[in-house]
Amino acid sequence: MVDAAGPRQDEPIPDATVARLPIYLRGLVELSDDGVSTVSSVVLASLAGVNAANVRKDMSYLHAHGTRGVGYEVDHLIGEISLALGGGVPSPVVIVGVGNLGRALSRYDGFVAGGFPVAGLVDADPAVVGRKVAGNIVRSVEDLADLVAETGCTVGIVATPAAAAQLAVDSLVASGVSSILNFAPTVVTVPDRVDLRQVDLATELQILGYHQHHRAVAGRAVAGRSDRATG
Amino acid sequence: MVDAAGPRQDEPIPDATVARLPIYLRGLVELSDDGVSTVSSVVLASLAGVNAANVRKDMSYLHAHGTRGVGYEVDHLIGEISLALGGGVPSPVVIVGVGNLGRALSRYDGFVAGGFPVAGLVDADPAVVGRKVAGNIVRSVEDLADLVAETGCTVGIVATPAAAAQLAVDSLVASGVSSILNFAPTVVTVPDRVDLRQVDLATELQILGYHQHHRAVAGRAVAGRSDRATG
DNA sequence: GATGCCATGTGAAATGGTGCACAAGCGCCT
DNA sequence: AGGCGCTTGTGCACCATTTCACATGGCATC
Repeated sequence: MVDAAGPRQDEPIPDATVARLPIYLRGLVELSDDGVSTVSSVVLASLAGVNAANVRKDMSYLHAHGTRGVGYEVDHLIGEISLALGGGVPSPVVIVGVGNLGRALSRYDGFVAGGFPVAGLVDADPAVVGRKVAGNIVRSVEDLADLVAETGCTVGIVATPAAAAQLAVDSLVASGVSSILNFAPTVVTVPDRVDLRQVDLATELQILGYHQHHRAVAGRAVAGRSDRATG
Repeated sequence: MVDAAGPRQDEPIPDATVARLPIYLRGLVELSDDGVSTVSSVVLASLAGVNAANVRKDMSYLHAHGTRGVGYEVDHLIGEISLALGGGVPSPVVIVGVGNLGRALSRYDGFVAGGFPVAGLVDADPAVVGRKVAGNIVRSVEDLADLVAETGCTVGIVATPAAAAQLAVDSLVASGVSSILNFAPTVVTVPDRVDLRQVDLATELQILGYHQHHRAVAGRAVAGRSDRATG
């Protein structure tokens, strides 16, 4: 039970907090670029679009203490959050599926800025293999394991059609990737040791569609009813 | 406790349920294509990757009742869910920002399949305006209000750089769009009457990065500890 | 027609997250 | 040195969601 060995990095941080950390980080980097050295929870909250108490509680999970009456030190917070989000070490990613979405993702500069440089592209279509996209030669999906081994990728992005997604995921898992971001509009399964996140573009629109429809129906019934804006 | 006035469409459906409806719908359509006519909550749950009791409770919110001992009628569920998700009426969308991501989104066939055809593209860059992308002529962002009025768009997709996102959002709101999907990596604000959802690609990777880092640290401390796979 | 099986529908507990409200603490100003 | 104002850190209550457990009820078989 004794924790005399300094701050404990292995305490669990709530998922909801983790999801907000990148947002905080973006705001903090912007502040730092503007030469701001300290920030209050109220300001950071408005930058991130959340409640100030929420910010303070989130920071307490990180053991990132501020100074009462003053606020938090911007650079210190940047360090703490970066550390929590992967230790500040860049994790190269491999993209499976070089279609419309895969090409766009391979050119997306937000990835490299966030510490996730694209280390390789693979596709199952022989017509695409060998072509150069965003500075990377597309390799065959059969070379996936080699590519992962060569580049030390630990993160895989699936941008294949839905029908090929589970196969792509299985290949990534077999290649030793431990985190997968799936853009294919289908439910895929992974072993427990692999972390999976789903980004479903059409689904997002359908959720918006529900609210729109519901607002119209409710508006016809009771006028002036408003809904939460943030999703 | 029977309401004799028919099913009430204006009862609130929990956000968490709404977010699952498109997933259910996909699975159900697939079942229907395979000629399956009834489905149990257990099967639908495995298709959607959720708990069976969760499925049943979700369906009860929709007033989509099944038959005890048998299950739910697939086609009936498809109808109910489609109805809840916007009444089955297609909502054309306008995409602001025709960069890497905007082009990929404009060609993404999942949108039209989900009932969200791309009705127009706009960009602030004069070099892009006038070019034809995915069958649509890119128009100036100054024409946004006209375009929205002409096409009856109610949904806007923001795929601009972060710096231009708030401006794009404001333009969309001023044009009368009531739902916005923002892909720009920045926090934007909208009036209460507008529904906003945020899709942040780099953030998703950073969240994966946290779990990866955390798993590594925890693995060094206690071996064999496993984490939830789904995010 | 009765009986057994099976799946729904739901009350209730457990879980996870949010936000209020306030005590504690730090720095500045007098 | 003392007081004041500002901000952090957090206990607590509330809310949303998930999950279990089980009563309810339909269908098929005998």
